[in-house]
Amino acid sequence: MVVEKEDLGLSLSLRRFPEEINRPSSLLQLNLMPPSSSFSTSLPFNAHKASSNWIHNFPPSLGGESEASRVVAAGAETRSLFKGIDVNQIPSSPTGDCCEEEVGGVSSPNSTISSLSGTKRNSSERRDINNNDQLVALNNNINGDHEVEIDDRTTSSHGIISDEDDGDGSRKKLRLSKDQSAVLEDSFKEHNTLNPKQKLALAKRLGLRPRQVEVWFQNRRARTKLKQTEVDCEFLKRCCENLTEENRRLQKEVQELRALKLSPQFYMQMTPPTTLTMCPSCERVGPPSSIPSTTTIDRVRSRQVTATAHHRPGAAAFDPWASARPIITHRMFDGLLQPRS
DNA sequence: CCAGATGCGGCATTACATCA
DNA sequence: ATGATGTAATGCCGCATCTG
Repeated sequence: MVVEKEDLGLSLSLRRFPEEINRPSSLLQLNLMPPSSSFSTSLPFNAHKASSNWIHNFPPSLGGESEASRVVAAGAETRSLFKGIDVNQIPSSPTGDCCEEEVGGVSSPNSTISSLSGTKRNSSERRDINNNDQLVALNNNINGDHEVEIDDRTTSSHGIISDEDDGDGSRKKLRLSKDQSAVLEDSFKEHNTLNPKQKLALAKRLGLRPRQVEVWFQNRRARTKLKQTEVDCEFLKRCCENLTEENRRLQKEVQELRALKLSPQFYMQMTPPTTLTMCPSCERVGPPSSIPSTTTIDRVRSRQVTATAHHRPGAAAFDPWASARPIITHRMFDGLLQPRS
């Protein structure tokens, strides 16, 4: 697998904790988001529509012209694998027929058409039919001239459908070659869903069944989402830790205050505020915020300030989410804020 | 307008290949 | 040999769209 885990296309920026928060370099950034702005693993979207806007641009340029290709870290390395692959050239079938014309005439080795009783088929069976697995036969026959370099050590197990894979009903797992994975990965970076034409073209290019391409994209989306979920969980975990810490601190403070309350000197030591300020919003009165807060008692005074300071811009009220909130959370809603094109 | 068919993606799960 | 891991593949479901 040429694609590393870190190359899943997700992005994350996690702020570190309060002691580091003021340092500009304290942003912990993980690149876990796909470059496509229309993509959000946290938000379901109509992939039919989402994929339709690149139909005219498909196949994605593998020569480095596309914007998305430039931004991916592994792009250069990946693209180098595609030398000699003419994405616009459809491999010619031995029969010279177009794939669409093949659809009706050739049966898929894995197709269950012949076993159907005429009642409603399950989705997989429908896909086998609808996704033109009949093209498989075509692709099976073009192994000799497909353009992706195949590791000859395991050619039959690298996604190229060979005759021995057919018909026995066994669930042979085909390992995609590095080049095939790279091409799929690059396509995924362009868009994470495929329309039928794109799927067919990609399948034909790679010598795979359309169903295999479809499954690869499905699994790839699942991996991306899983990665995003892990990121979200990490974020929530940090929030929980912050809240726990704040709760512990407040509990301790309450204990201190209760202990002081028992002492009559507590009230004697409290100096009345010289000036009172009133919040224009809630009209609460509080002491001036310039009082230095070092002791617990001082914090008692200043807490009133904090309680009213939330109405003033720049108020430093406690925000348990702030120190753990990754920038990713903003991007998670990009799909809601940006109209889909 | 409506019911059924179709096509697709999401999701959970299985099964297999690979590796330490 | 074996368990862990990664991932291709399967089955089912929901939703949107098409069609008669």
